[in-house]
Amino acid sequence: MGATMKDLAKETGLGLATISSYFNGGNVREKNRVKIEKAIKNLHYEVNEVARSFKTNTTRTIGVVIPELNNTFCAQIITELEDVLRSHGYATIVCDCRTDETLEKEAAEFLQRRRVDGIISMPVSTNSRHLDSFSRTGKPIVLIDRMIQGLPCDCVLTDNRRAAHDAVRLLTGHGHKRIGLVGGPGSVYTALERLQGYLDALKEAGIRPDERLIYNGDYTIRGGSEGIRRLMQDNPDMTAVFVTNYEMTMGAVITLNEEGVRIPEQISLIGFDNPEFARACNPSLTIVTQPVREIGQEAAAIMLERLAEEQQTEKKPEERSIRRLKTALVAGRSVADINVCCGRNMT
Amino acid sequence: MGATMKDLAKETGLGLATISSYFNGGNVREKNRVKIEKAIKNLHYEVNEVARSFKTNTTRTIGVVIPELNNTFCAQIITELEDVLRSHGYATIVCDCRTDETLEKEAAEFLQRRRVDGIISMPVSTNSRHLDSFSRTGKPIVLIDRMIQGLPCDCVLTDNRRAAHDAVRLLTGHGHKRIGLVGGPGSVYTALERLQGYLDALKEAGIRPDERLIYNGDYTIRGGSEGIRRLMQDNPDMTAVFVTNYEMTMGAVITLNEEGVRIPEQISLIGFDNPEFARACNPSLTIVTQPVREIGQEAAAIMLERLAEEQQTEKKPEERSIRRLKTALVAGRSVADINVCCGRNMT
DNA sequence: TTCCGAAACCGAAACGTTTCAGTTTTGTAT
DNA sequence: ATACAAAACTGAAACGTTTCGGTTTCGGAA
Repeated sequence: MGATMKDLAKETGLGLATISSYFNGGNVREKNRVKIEKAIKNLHYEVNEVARSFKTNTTRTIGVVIPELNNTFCAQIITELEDVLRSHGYATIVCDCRTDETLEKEAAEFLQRRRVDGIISMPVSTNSRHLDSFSRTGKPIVLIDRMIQGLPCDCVLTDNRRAAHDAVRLLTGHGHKRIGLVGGPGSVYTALERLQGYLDALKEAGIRPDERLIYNGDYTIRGGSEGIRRLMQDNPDMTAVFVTNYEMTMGAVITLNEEGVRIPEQISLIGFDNPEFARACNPSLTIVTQPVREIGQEAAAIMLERLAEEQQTEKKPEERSIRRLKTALVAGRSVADINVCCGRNMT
Repeated sequence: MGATMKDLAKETGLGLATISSYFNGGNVREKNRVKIEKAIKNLHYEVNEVARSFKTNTTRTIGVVIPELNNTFCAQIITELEDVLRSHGYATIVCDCRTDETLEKEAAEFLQRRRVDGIISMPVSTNSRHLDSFSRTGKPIVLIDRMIQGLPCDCVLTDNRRAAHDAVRLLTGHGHKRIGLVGGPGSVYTALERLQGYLDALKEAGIRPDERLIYNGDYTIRGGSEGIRRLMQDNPDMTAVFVTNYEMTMGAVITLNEEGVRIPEQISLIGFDNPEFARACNPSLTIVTQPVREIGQEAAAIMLERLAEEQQTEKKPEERSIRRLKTALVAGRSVADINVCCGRNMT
């Protein structure tokens, strides 16, 4: 069916190399250029990118491995990534590994077999096993959101520790002492950072941390629901809570709603990530927001830069870069002063 | 660098064809099988999928074109698609066309050049221009959520008309007469269907439709905000409103919140799509939900089936199938009886 | 007109698989 | 032991592009 460059050559009477040169920005005499273009039209020729990839050993394809496409944070980042990459001619193969380390490793191998030119990964776990093999190919890897010890590659992170610190400081500043944390899985880099920021703020306020006030969730809606329920049950004296991602924030709000707990009169709450959701809540939520767009754009930009470097002869690979982006604390109406807070009467 | 099958052949003393046969499930004697496997280990051999694609003229890759990855409805569907497809060895290239017809066409061409084996599209507009060229290749196309007149291919849809009808009937059933509609763009298939369902319900209740009660939004948060604001301004007597996708529902809730309009005392509301969001709202929302997971799984299944068909010699291609999935109406607390509704005092 | 360097052109080889048509080996029945 | 069909194996050709040297053509200077 489809015409090939050979057909173009025959049709135009030109050599194969000339046709190729035409498609790769080489110099072609004007009259030949029009001849070629006419032939393309006639034969409905279309470049075969597969053959090209095969020959050049580059696929102009980037693999992206993420824990959950359903997670808006991830989805938004991918939106940006894909946008930037495609506008530079790169395709994006997305692999959702469902927060599963085994699937994550399989995804990386899958991408490697398909010879992607680079991998952008939001890693599920703290070790680098799933990327070791790919990293040996020398092709670039960019990590987003979470760092991995011992894997020397570029990272785009947000300053989670400071973000959590700022958030919890707002609570202590309002006089809260019994502050709950709905945190993430202990195995996740960002979760540890956010926990650390929480502890920083408590320390700063001279409050001794209490294990019973810390719940390790799983970054899902259900996890958030369960987390806040447990915290309230175990701590009748808790007056504020900090929830550390969007899905769990939503879960917490659902539970509070359904249990009829009033925000912020009975409990102050600071959430995470989704400013529109925060505004849609009643009362609106005070939240930490991350610069999602920038994360995606930055990661894509770094990836493209690395790929360009490789092209250049003997350009020494730059030092690995670690970009750490700033978060913001967006004020809503979900935080009240301690002496406005009238507490709860739970079972 | 990377070893090839030729290297394996040399290392094992076997023929190239035997190695190939090994990788393609052909019969190989046990002792040779172990020899090959040892060689794979030694040489760190890895199948070159690009070369394979080149030779076989199939990429085991599916292109997915959607209007907005940021739209949770889309993101959820893609999650399912990708899951099913990858578990069958297919890669998924996602193209977010930002609800732009030009970008949509470019995306389709991009995918065609890359020789994807099929395209799954949630089309932005009602004509088939962007898919005509691909469809000429004879490779399968599956449309999701929106149909296109004159493009004979499989579709997976939801019964939007009935869904809207049911929702609005709930409102008329509660005695509402002045019911607003925050609808989608006039160019979008689902939007028209939902509008039709709205009109059906009004007719059924003997209510004459009023242009001023119909707002054509753009399926974004901002559009929903603007829509409800306009409707309230233009219709002081409006007592209920039906919002026809998740993003606009969120936008509407934000505006109602920020304007201090109470749901359902001042206005009854029925939203769309995201049951978790509906529960997180205060009061919880009554909404129409679509079977997102099924849509994705169904679309992927149909695609895989078509691809399998092609393999088989002379298997007559089945009739195009149009699957229409059922929606559900999930009750919340955002709809009140007309005589509970005390109306608004707007400027 | 002649000459020259530069620009444009050219064919052939190569990339790593699959597949074809043919050859050898195997196991079994005689 | 022999014959035979089936199973297992084989090398070579082919897929559509890029790239390497080498050849032709061009346009301007002398």
